[in-house]
Amino acid sequence: MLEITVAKPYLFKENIHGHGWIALAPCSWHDEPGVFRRVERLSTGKVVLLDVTGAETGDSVQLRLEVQAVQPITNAEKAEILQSVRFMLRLDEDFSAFYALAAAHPELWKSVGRGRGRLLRSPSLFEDVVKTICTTNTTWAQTKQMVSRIVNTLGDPLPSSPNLRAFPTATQVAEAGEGIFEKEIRLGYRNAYVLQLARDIAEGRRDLESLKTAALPSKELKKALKSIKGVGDYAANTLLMLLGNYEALAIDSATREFTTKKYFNGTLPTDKEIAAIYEPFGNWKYLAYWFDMID
DNA sequence: TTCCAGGGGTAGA
DNA sequence: TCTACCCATGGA
Repeated sequence: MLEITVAKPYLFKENIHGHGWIALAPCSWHDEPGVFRRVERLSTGKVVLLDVTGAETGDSVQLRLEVQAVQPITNAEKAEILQSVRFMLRLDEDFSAFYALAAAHPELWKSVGRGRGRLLRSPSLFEDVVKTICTTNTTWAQTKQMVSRIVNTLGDPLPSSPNLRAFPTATQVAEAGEGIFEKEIRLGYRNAYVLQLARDIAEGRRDLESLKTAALPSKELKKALKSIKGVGDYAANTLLMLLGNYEALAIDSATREFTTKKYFNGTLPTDKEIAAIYEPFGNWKYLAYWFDMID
């Protein structure tokens, strides 16, 4: 059992469900008592089942991490798990400025200031790029199916329960090849994008994970993300959000539908007109829009 | 059948 | 920078 103390304001369940990522394998949520579950492949190759629960205390929330593994977990593996959980749940991001903004705009956001905004992400950027590509030009139902097939076809199984699998590494994806993608995984034309990214990483032509800690201006970061085939403006801005940069909106069909109804009296606006709505929110535009839509 | 979904690549202007 | 056109897949 590992523990993490999180200072309030922090809403565990609401943050886990902040956007759709919780519905994508190998993550899941289980009510009663409220468990964030994930199958994780550690860098040592060991596959573990991770159950995270959150308990209210006085002025903090206590996260409890239960790790199920066949073999004992080493101290280094415990440290890796703690680091991954902190990253997935964004426990080291400072939201105080966003909460101050929310307090000044109660007409837009009702519950943000109580500790929302820490949208779930994956431990690796590779996983989040693949998942983001699987959200483009398709329905959410198909996105879930595509990601599920990637995990169940290529991911390492949990030894104690082989039907549960981890997200595959770039090397595992690269070694799969076109045939498996066309016959089993079926991402359509996205097959080639995911395979090329995986091969570029596996063969050392692209260091994707370094972008998580690169001190790049957001313009440069976006350029680096858009150099991935299959990542355009929408996907790049989604990935910037996942990296903790909320300066830009990821405008998609859902954004257009929502803003058309709320701000443009039923007439479809241009992307520039949509961006102008959230321009006043500076570095928090993405979250400003997101919680305008869902809060 | 046809359209299109939490778009993006490419060619041509 | 902007615009057609094309793209695999599967549900409506």
